Amino acid sequence: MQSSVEFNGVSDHIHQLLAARSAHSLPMNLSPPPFFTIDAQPPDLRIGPGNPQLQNNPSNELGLFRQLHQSDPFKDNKNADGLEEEELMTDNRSICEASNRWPREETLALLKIRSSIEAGMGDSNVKGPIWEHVSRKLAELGFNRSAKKCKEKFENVSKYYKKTRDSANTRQDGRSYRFFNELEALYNGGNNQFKPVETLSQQKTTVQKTNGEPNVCLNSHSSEGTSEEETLENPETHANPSASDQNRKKRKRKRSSLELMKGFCESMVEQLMHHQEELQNRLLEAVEKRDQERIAREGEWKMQEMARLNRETEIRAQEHALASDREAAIIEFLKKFTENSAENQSPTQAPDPKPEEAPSSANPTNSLALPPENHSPNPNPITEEKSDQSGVVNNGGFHLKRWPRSEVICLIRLRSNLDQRFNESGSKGSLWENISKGMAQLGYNRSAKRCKEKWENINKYFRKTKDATKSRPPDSKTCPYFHLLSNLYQKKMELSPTQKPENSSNSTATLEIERENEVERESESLRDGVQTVGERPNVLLPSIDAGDDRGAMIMTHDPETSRNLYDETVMNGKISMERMVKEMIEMPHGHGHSHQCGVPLNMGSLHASDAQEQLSQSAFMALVCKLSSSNYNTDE
DNA sequence: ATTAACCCAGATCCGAGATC
DNA sequence: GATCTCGGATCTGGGTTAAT
Repeated sequence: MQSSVEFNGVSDHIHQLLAARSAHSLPMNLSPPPFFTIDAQPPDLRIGPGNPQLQNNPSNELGLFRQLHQSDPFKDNKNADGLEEEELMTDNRSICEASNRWPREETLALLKIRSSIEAGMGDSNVKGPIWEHVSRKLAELGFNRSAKKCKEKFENVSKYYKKTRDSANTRQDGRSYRFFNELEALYNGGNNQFKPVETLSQQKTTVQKTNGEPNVCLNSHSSEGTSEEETLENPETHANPSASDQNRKKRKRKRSSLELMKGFCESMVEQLMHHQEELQNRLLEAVEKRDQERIAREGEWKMQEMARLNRETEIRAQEHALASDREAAIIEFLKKFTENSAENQSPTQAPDPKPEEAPSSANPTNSLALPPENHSPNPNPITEEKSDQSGVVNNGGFHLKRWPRSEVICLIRLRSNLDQRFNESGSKGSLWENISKGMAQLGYNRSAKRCKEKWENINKYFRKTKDATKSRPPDSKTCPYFHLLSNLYQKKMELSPTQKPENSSNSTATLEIERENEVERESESLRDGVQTVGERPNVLLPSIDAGDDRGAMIMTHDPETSRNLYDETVMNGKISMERMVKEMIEMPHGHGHSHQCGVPLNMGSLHASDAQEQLSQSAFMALVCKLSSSNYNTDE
């Protein structure tokens, strides 16, 4: 009792410190002072596989707490605990990153961050930015995980939590799952707020276990003091008057030793307090310093972003001007060209312009006058997406949610070409990255994830419509990619080992015929696509070379796709404008190229002398098709 | 046992175009 | 202009598989 009075002020102070730790208000670093050399093992504060305490003691959240309150734990631990811990943690992090596995503290940090924004998530339909936020928060804690990974991890952990929770008949009751408490707090918490895993008392216990030498010491001394007092006040000590002197001396010695002990403990507590205050001050300084650094970094980053955006704007403007010049030149040339052709024409040979073609033949400039965005100098066909109001800025350019038809077809072809590799075991991420790159080369800026999602969605819809509309009309628009996907699945069926016995009976000729039919079906599919657009019945509809990967650049008179062709061929520099015009003039008259290149039927006999009325937009685009195709052949 | 990655189905929201 | 329909995007939950 007396000791508690004597040490009352001190213990209160210590308890305040401990309470502060328990409440996570400050990351107190209670590394034991050197004079506390009690039998109890000092806690191993290392974080990582080398720390059995951390691994085996589920309540040891010290590492997490430190990380949660330090924007750069790996940096600060250097100050707090020295280089060794920093190296260990860095090693651990690198190991975890290399193996993609989430260490415990990282998972806990994820759960905490996720739960801290749980309240805000309920109002939001779009969860993507939230996971971006979580990813950023984790990055602030030193964990580099993408938003997708965070989301996936959270889903997996939640899944496993629910599984273990609901499985009552398992050997374990689910509570042994190491994130059970956190997830239970997350799911059952009244205010959706992540509760600290431990109760206050548990935390105190934990802290005492972890840094508990002061308390152990005090308690030890306290009990010791109490026993001393009990001894002093023990009436039995007065029972023997003969030993009174001895007892008096003993009491005196004990009192003096008690005084010494008291002074010793007070000095120890003073040292402890001083040490803690020093550590706390250092920590506060470090936090302030880090905040300032962070603000400075953010400012710098903002400046860099602004500069980058400005640069991109300038580059775009330059490209725009350049392409405008180019277009003006070619339009001028075509004007001259058509004027010359008209002069060479006999008036009796001039066909009556069809009403619908009159505008284009009368004014070839107009015929080429695609909408401004179609003539955008941006070599990236994404420019066509600018027309979409829902576009969002992506990588400095406009990117929209909706996939243009041509883009989807490119995706299908790219994906189909890699189908065999997709059938192999192993990660498909790199394949989607390749597809994304391939799309990028074709001018479509889509991430691997987007490609994958799109692929999944079109397949989903394909299957849905396939099953739902067995008697599907040939011109149905319900699944615009029906034929392409149908062919792909048919190929799969043919290549499938289970199907091979059936197919093995097929002769080579039969297979060839099927292959031809396949190509024909693909042509039909494209034709369907064009016909649904519904223009120009006089145009030979395009075919695609099924064996050519670059057939992703579909040759069609679908205005949208034609624009892509235009952008692909001219703007991407696949052919020069000069060459295109040259080829246009020297274009053969026969039909040989017509089918291959999608030249209009009535352009099959195109000649400089009678090209005027035929020089419509479709003809122009067909020429681009032809030129791009021949350019490919040249490249090959 | 645990986890990351993959896959799928269903629900929902939103935008665009068609229809009234 | 209001309403309806359709297609696309997104989210969510659950299952599976292979690796650890």
